[in-house]
Amino acid sequence: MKVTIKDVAKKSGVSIATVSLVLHGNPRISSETRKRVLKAVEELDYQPSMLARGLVMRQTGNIGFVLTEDHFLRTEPFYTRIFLGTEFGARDSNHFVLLATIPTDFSESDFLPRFITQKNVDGLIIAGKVPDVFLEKVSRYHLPTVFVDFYPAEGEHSAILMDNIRGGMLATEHLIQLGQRDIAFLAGDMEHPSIRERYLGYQSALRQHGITPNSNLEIIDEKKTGKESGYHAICTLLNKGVKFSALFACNDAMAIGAMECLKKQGFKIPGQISVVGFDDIESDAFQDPPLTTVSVPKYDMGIEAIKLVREMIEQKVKKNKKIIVPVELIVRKSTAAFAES
Amino acid sequence: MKVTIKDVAKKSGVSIATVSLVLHGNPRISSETRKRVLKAVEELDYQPSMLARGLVMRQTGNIGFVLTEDHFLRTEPFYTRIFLGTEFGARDSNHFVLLATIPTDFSESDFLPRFITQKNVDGLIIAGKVPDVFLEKVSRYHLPTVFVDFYPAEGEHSAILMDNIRGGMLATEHLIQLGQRDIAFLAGDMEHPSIRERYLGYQSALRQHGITPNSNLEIIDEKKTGKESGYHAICTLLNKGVKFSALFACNDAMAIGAMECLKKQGFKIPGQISVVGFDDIESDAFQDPPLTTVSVPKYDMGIEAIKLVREMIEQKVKKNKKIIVPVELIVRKSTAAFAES
DNA sequence: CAGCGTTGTTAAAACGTTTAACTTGGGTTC
DNA sequence: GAACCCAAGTTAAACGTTTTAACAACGCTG
Repeated sequence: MKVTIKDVAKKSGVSIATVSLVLHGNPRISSETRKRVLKAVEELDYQPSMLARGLVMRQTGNIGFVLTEDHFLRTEPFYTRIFLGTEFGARDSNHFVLLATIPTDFSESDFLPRFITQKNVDGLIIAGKVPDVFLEKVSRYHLPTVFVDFYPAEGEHSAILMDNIRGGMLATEHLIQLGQRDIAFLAGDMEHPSIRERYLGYQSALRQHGITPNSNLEIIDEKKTGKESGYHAICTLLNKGVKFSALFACNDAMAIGAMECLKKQGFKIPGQISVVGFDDIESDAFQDPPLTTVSVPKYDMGIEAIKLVREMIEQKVKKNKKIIVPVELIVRKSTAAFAES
Repeated sequence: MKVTIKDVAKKSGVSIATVSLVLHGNPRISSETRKRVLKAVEELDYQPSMLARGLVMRQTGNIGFVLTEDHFLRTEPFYTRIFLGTEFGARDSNHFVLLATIPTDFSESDFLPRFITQKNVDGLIIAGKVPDVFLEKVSRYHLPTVFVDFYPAEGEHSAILMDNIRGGMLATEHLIQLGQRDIAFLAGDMEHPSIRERYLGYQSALRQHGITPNSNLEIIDEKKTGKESGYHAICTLLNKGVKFSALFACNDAMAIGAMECLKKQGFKIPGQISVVGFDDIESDAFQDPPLTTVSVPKYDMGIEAIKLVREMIEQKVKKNKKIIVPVELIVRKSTAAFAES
């Protein structure tokens, strides 16, 4: 049989209320009593029942983590790491994180995750882009919600975002400091806020260093942002015949695609062309050469998300706080000082 | 305020006991009353509190899903899909699945997932290989446990496994039916039960069709099972100078590595050499040519795991049932009829 | 018409907590 | 020495369910 607060009370010769108060650090309990109770707790390995506690506190102790199926099943464990961060962050607040996926094309007729409809969570973390109709449906439940790596088009929300602009600047500045001046930019899906921001960072770094952005060096009309798009984009650039010695791709996948093409065309990386990506995906380190990139603290984003949603739950105040987590330049072997060719 | 059973009782003019009985399908309630109550439930959108229910039923309604960090962060979403299956399977039993990872090198000093120590789950699903010391520690909590894609060395357990032997046979038979006779086998990490079983399936299919296994065609001493190992293994085979026109690799990663090498060496696939893999990983379909493989029903394994752990929870009987889920041959473009060269 | 079954419903206890309100036994203060 | 305060602890209600035992009402039997 499970050991309850009663067992602890009996063993330490006090009432269950006292045990509870001790466990909540109430100062009204004398230190001898406190010690006695704590000893009993220890010896019996007493674990308070989340159920009973939740019942009286009107809290479930759970936090829901929602993302689309596509994002969850992505081969690159981006959101997976964010989730791991929330798991870790939830430890000290004694929350549990319930993970649920929704169909990527969530529609009016789809059901919300059960933990939402059954009110089995105190708050919600929504990671990555989700359909508007999902947001509309979920908003009816008035749950404290934090968005991660996504910000809805409508309304004010709390969110954990990464510093894309600064990341774009870091990457570009790194190249500039290496003496590069003709720095190309490769992107796809410019609708995506993150990518637009990286682009902004790129441009602003150029300007800050007295380099006028040259639209001939910007290939930004790819539809997608995968390896193939990178491959294709760099082809377009090469065909233009415009001179460049460095390259900043809006993400690692495109950077890797571009490198493949460049290598095939006989360019030396980083000898003739330096390449920087963005995201710091798993396979970067195994590229040839290993890819210089901007790293996103996925794990930390998860931790921050939990912190924020907890704040929202506790204070019951809709804070609508935006947290921008810093990114970091990871210099590997795909960038080198400019060399006259 | 949350709508409770009291609200339903008031609205339908009965006691809360009656509402509860209706909700549990108790036959002693007249059908008029039943209808009235159900209508009220509907209109108020009443959702029973899991907390209150759990408290009196001494169940948490949660099932824990444990896997190592490595397995969770793998780029190939194998366990991720299994998890998704459990999520789905848990829907109709109204359970929630709590996901936790443990360090891949879990040691005595590491903590167990909180939901175990806090007794916040009714049962456990352990996916993939986990360290013995973890098993030893977790066994102290006497939770109904189901293993998925892993079976501990010691003791009797309930588990969901895939039919590796049959998979090996299917792959090999497919090649035989294409007229292939000299079928090589590539493997690494023969310690792993799954891989040994696939090997067994390969041999037994050969024998069944009157082909004597030729150990010169078996490259099974690779350490690992990744792409590089496949690449390396096929090199070894080619260097031997032994004749073969088909190839069964113990998994897709190795198959893909082998294909890369073969293509580089100028072999036509499937023209000169047919290749079959195992696992049906995401990227198979995007290979050139798309890889024929043995598909594992990951999603179903998750569903079966939930079913089994539920059985164990309900009947409180330690059943130690093993369920072998069937695998399926997926024919793509990497295999073709034998052609004299 | 007393007693018995049936049928449908309810009262109440129980689950394990938290916490507001209360008790108890000293001091202080004037 | 009455009035008050304080410290340390306890009582009891509440949270929202499930479930058992009890009960009322009714028709049936002998």
